[in-house]
Amino acid sequence: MEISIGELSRRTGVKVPTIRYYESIALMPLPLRSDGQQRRYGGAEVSRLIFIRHARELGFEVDAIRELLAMSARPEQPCAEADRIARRHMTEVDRRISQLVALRAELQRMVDECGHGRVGDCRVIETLADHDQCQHAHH
Amino acid sequence: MEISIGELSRRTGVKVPTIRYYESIALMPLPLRSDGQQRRYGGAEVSRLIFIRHARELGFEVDAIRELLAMSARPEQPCAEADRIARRHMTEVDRRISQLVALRAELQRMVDECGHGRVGDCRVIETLADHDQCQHAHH
DNA sequence: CTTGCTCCTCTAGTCGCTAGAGGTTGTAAC
DNA sequence: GTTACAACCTCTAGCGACTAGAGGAGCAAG
Repeated sequence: MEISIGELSRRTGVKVPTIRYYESIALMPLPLRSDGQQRRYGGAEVSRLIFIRHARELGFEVDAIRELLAMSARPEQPCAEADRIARRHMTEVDRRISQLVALRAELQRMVDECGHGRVGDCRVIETLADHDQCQHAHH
Repeated sequence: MEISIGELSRRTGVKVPTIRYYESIALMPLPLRSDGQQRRYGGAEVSRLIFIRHARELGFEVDAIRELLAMSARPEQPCAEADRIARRHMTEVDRRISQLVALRAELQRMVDECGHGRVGDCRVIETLADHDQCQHAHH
């Protein structure tokens, strides 16, 4: 099986320039080339790129994906490391969720309190301007 | 009241280079200068920067903050616009929350099913590699 | 008047792409 | 066999929202 970069893109849902970008940062390996220097891929690349896309959708950073890919290449190793990466990531996700839930509540309040008055009375502005009235999540 | 950029930074929790960056993109106005060309700020700048920081923490983009600041400068206008911005943002926040909650569940599952064996049996790796088993949020 | 922190400007780097210019290859129809 | 045209190539630059560093000047305390 020899497919072009466009076909690889179609099969994985990763855009063509993004694939080339992944190659440039060595997240994807240097592919074979046709006589006319066009990239040619096989099944291994399809799998690898699906793995990458999936991990990116889950919010893993490229460095974390590199680690995960390195691990999957050595299946005899214990997987504690993969577990650690996933756990670290989950902690971060929890933090983001709680921040967003707090934010959501505040936006709701802002919209609720913004009757049909004028900006002078509008809580959207006030809520954001007032430092003391709204103490919430700091990073 | 005449304060330095460092003092402004301390009072607002916004880093010094970030304040200068905000000035460069005209989110903060050009400040007064000391004889030696150092920036000098007053109370208005403190309020404005707290407003900006707060809005950034809430996830508003700089352009949205610019809109909100423009509105607050014209308090005779109706606040329908501010309301519209807040609503638009809330929809986006809802979307992000539900994505993250789904992601959190999947990470939990990955970690749970990783039996601390070898990578070959690790669900973290498998889950990422398997295209069909995990069909979730696409942007 | 010297020490040493804060301030200045400027440039370049970060992350993860995305867009465009300007040229070449592959393929299908004629 | 040629022609048309999509898909490919490399290269550079841009996005948002900062962050880091170099190299120098200002300022307040002792």
